[in-house]
Amino acid sequence: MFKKAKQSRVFQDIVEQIQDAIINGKLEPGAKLPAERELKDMFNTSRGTLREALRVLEQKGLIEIKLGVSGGAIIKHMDAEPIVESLALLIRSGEVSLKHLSEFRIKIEGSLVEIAASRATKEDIKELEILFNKAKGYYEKDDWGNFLKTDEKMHMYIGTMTRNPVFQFVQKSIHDNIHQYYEEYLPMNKKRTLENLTDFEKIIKAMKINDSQTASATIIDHVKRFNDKMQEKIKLNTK
Amino acid sequence: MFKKAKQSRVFQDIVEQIQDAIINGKLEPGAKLPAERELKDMFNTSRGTLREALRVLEQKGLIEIKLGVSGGAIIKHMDAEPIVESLALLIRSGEVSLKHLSEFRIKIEGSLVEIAASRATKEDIKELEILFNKAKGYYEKDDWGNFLKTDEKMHMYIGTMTRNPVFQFVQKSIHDNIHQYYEEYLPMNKKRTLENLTDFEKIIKAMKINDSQTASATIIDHVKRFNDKMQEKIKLNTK
DNA sequence: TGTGTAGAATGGTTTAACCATTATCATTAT
DNA sequence: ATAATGATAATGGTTAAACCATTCTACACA
Repeated sequence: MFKKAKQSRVFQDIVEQIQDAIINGKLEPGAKLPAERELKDMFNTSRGTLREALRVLEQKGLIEIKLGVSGGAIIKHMDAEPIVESLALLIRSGEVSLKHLSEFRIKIEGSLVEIAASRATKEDIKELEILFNKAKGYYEKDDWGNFLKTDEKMHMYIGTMTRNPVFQFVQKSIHDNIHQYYEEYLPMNKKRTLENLTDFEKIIKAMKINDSQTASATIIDHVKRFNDKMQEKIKLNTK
Repeated sequence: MFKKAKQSRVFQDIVEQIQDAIINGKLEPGAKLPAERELKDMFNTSRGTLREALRVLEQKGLIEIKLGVSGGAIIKHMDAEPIVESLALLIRSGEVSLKHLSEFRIKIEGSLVEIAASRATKEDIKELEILFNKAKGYYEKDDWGNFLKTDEKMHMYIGTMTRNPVFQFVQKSIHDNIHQYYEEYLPMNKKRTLENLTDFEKIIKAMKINDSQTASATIIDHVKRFNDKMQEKIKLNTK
């Protein structure tokens, strides 16, 4: 019948007030909060309590704190970073394995490419081709590290093409967290790298004619091959 | 060439030490940290600084703090709550709209049901049928609120059936956040509610014979219909 | 004109005290 | 004996005042 009376903590009230001001646009990204010693008076509290509130806001990714004179709390642009970090925690704790993450990635990236292909503009294609040629260059120079980075950039750019921030956030969360496995488990392999390049060529070609089915099917193969490589390596390592 | 020298804050060091202990399993869920006045001595710091560290850990969803004697910081089970909250922030700030969320949900839930169907056990089917009959009961009693709750439970249970925590976390994040729109934008409609029930009947039947394609296609229709209803209502409201 | 240094503003930390909440245990009334 | 009542102590929550560390700014000086 009744809701449990929420127990009030002063710092929580401060967090909510500042958070609401940010959400309502009263505080825009880039704006600077007053100094701690001023804020403490505005909220009629102590500096310690105020600082606990700032810690929470910082952890939520809403503010960033700089040191020194003219330092202070600055309103940040909201992004996927807190989600990336939370997911990283779940992975590190063993609740989520590479297998889980890969299975999810295959599904999500298939959908994502399908949408991206259906919304691709000429500028998008041009951007993808620039990235593709960069990747090709790194492939020819056997620069595995930069090849991987560019490959990832293509994946992220396809996320942008969906024009849907949810897909972009999820794409970033997955890639940031799967990236840690790359160096350890993804050995350079010229033949397979070429296959990956060919995949992207196919995807771009499909996007040009809005063939979202082919684009989607190709990326799914692409991601599967990537993950299979890693899984193989993991099995070898644990044998 | 160099990484920016991270500036050290005492409370960050405390956060990392405790977080690592949790991740490594040295501190298991349910365990209680020593009292603040003891911890402060163990870390050789002040209570204020220690409390800032506890605020961060609390915000990360790693600990829960209870009041009074025999209170203190208790290690929590990790769950999707921090992700749910971060996504909620992105939605409330307007970075993510209902349309964005729905588009994502349709894709993810299609994949999720496909996997769930391929892994369904007899016990899973039984559990779904129990929920289905509950929903049917609420439908017949015109209990719209409980019907929605049960509908959501079915969606969440299908997430469990994937045996993949990533899908479960995402499913929870989406549903918790889309739920706030239900009351406002989902009017009771006997005919359409029946359609939804029929959908679940089809899905369960398909799962029984491991027909993941039909199950997936059906849930996609189901979710689309749900969202279309809401979108219609939103359009009417904003006219 | 450039360079270095002193000052001041700001966040980071410490200390010590008091307040508020709650489990526990002793006291008391029935 | 048992149940209500109240005192006690442990714990988190808050406050205050001081000092430290970092960094921007302005001024003096070469």
